[in-house]
Amino acid sequence: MKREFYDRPVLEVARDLVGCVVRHGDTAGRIVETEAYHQSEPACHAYNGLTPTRKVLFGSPGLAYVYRSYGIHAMLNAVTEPDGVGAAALIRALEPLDGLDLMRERRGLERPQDLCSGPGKLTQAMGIGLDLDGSSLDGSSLDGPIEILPREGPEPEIVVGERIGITLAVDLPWRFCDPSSRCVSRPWPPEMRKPG
DNA sequence: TAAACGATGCCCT
DNA sequence: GGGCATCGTTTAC
Repeated sequence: MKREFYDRPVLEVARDLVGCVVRHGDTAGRIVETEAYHQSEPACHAYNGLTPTRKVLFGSPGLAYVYRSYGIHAMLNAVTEPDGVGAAALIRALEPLDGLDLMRERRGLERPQDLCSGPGKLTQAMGIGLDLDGSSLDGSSLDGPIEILPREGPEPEIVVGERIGITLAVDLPWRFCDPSSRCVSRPWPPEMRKPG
């Protein structure tokens, strides 16, 4: 999608990314879960200012911000908001569409719901590494290695909840997911579960 | 130079 | 649903 899609408030972009399709190489998947991060809140990497590894986060909307988590995993984010503002939407889970056998090979697992049901899982399944940090998602370059395509059909059902795996600003309801998918990293936010 | 800390995943109940 | 392995980056001496 074009730069204008990403040049908006990160909450809008994160929500609108649910249902869109990520394509890289021979693999593709439909986004079923995202989270928003913004420099105004302490869970965001941009909160404490700029460092070399976080530089892209402050860059142009439509760039891929890829960083290493827990020393091991690569996390894929879409940089949002105007140039200079540190904000990004984390892609947390995909429903595999294309290249499932390649994903199985990379992940060492068979079941479709185990291939991309987490932010570290999906980058491993699609072969997305730190070398793609700063690459373009807006389709402006033909050699752009990662492409995000608009969703087809009606807007998916979207539930909102608190973000996962953080210790700061835990109360912000900045997680968006499609509860009808079995590929979300957790079925749906606990507060959305029906009692009994 | 050393130590603490994760925007996690996996395996086990 | 809970505990722990894992290791690059950051931050503090």
